[in-house]
Amino acid sequence: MSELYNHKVVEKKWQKVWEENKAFAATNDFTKPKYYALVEFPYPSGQGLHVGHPRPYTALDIVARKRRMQGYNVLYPMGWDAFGLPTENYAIKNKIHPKIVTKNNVARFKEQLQALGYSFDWDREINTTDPNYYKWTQWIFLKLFKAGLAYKMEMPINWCTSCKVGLANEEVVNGVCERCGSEVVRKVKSQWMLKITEYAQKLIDDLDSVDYIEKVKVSQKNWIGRSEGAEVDFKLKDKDETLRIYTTRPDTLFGATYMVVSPEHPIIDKYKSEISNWEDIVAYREMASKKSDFERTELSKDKTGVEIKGITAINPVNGKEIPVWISDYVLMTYGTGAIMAVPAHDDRDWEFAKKFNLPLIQVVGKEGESVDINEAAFTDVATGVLMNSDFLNGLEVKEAKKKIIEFLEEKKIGTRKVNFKLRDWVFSRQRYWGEPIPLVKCDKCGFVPIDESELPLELPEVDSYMPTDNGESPLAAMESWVNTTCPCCGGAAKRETDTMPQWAGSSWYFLRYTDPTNNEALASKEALEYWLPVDWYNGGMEHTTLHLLYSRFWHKFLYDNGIVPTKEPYQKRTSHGMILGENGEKMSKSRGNVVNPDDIVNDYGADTLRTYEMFIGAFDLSASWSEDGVKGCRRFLDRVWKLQDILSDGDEYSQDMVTKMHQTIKKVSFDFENLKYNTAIAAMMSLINEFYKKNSVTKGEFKTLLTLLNPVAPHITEELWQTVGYEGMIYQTAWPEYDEEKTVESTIEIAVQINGKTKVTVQIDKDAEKEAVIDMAKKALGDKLTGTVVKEIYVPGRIVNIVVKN
RNA sequence: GCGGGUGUGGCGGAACUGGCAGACGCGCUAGACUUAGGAUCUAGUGGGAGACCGUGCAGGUUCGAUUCCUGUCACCCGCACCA
Repeated sequence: MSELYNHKVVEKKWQKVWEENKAFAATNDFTKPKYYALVEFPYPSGQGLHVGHPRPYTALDIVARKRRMQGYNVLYPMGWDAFGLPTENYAIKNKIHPKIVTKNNVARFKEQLQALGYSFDWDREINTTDPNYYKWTQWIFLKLFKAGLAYKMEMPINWCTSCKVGLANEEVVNGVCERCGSEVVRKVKSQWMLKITEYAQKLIDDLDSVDYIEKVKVSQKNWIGRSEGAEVDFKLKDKDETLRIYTTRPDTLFGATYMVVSPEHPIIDKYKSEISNWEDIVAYREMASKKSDFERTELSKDKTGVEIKGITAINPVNGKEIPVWISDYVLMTYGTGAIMAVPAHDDRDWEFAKKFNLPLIQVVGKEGESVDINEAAFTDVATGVLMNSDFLNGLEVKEAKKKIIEFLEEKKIGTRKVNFKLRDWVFSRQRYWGEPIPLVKCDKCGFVPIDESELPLELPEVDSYMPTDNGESPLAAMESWVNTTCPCCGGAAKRETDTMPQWAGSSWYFLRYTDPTNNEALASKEALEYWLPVDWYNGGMEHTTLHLLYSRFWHKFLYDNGIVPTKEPYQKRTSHGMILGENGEKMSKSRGNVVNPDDIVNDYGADTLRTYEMFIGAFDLSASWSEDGVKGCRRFLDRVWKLQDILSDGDEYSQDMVTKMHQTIKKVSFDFENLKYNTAIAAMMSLINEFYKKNSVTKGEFKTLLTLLNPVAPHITEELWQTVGYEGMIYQTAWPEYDEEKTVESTIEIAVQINGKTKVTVQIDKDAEKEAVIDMAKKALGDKLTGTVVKEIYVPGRIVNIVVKN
């Protein structure tokens, strides 16, 4: 009898061997075929690893290990996205330097990850807070700055009242701070911005060239929010001024009955003296500006607004005079901050018009049907046909759009225009624990980049990391650091004291892994040429419109500047589902349903945890934790372990197992590539059930099983490999091959149906002819077959269906 | 409101380009071995006594539908006055 499976001994033993042998280090042999597998590097929080982390890590570890067995030079790296608010807040509270906090958290995370037996190449470990790393983050920023893609601007930002920091739109969730849940208000601040909008079109177009799961592509496209329409100039009555609007429905121009400008629109101040109800306007603007974005959207779907008395616009196509209103349903940040309102064909305008009793003019109808625009706006572009619109009458919407734009362009009163919802990226934070922005402000020269040779511009030691109430970064209080000389004119100047957001370091980290210690460049040309693009990148859906989009933007910028060789950073992107608590709710301390991975590793072993997390369900869907499920996976590994007791000689597969073996290899190989880890494991479970049914497994069969299972459960398989005495180490073994022909049994069982309902089954030869099969089927049916046979269907290898009529 | 997703036994979940629904695991039942078993092993396990009925619901296409089509309901996740 074999000894009992002791996961603690086995796992420690092999982790040590792998580490000593640098078993999973990617080589610099650039002639070998490469494979770059990537998982999102974690933020090393004080809580340590969560059971959610191992799910994607194990999935790609399986892929990485399999690829190595298939002969690839594999890069599967890990690092730390370590700048960020929780660390800083913890540092403030406990009066420990964030550097120390980070160091401790990283040590803990690393230990936990190593205990799980991942085949990460730890020689390439990176840390975004390491000056040797953020030197290059700053370097990229300077490139962006020099290219005119970084600019500073006074703008209303999302201000978290608790973190005392500006947030990107992406970081505001339901009107509250994504991190701390506190209220977010609008505050005007001068902020560094990155012109991601410059890349909006490319970010959409190039999605066609990559293999991302569909929902990621769709969300990115929606987030970027491209729309096609026209800008049209409306002349203001008795003034030498036009008001420009943006519309996606220029075909409805004849139906415009009023206009609306956003409360911040400059036209209002410009004609202040001519506005007779100025006080009402001011009051309205004040009310609107006090609302946070949250209130402006969620809480006040009810339209509000005030007519601007004293300004009248003229519809350029029919000369009609129409009033101009001010309302916060029009946003200054999109389009031109002004719209033409066509209440008959736009839901929002309709609602507004109803509330303020503004006229409706129907200009689109339906062929042969009447449409009541007093009931609701008619917005169907697919079936709409123009009416009451002069030269557009009778045209379908699509045609009418084309024609009106031609008309507007010819008359020089409008033009075709594409707009995006995407806004520029608010890039500065008034915080300590981030990369310093390497710029100097000189009264004479403006913002001047520091010389590249000065990089990295390191974070200075400060007395307090506390954010300040006036919104300045803690760095601003460091006079000795702030005061410097201008790199341009040599005069007295001050450093920029804002730091970069957490997304900076993660926007290019995958490049650094290819050459993590390079001091001359962010990575060598050769390394980038060889390793890029990342072949498979897995990460959370929550990063689709943040990290994933930001890093694609940076990468495209670097590509345009000849620094990286590929247009896109990631060839393939997949996403994992969340792991929920036993009760089906999100794991959280307050719900008391948190599972600590350390406990699972301790009680059942890393291999069990890995197997379980892969077996838990479809990889891309969320799944609830189940301790019983964990036990089941442990039982499976125990049964694999005990196969050594029924091991028989023979390097071949035994006669009756050939088909099953080949089927299993095929299934596992396929499933590992297609995120179907759960069914791959099920197939292996089913295989060992066969062994136990026969009470025997040959050495050849066992060897194949161990190899297939190795990527999932690397420790136990390595141990068994050694115990049985197979050659070398299992991780260096070749991935098993299968023979397609041998995956099919010579005799197969097929179902026999009458009118589509299964009655009996028969055994047939896999190559049997239709007539023979039908004959057998009829015989097997016996007296169950009554009535007249109308049709006989045989789907080879599948089914016989006899259609009868009674 | 818009976009995406999911509905299958007691539970987690399987099912190739339409072809024996419920693989695999959990749980449960019975038995074996045991001083004992919350260990292990063996057998059984969608419902119904049955012909039959069963994949959210209602239709449709088909010899045949979890799979395709039309409509509808529920839940989950994004986005949200983007003109």
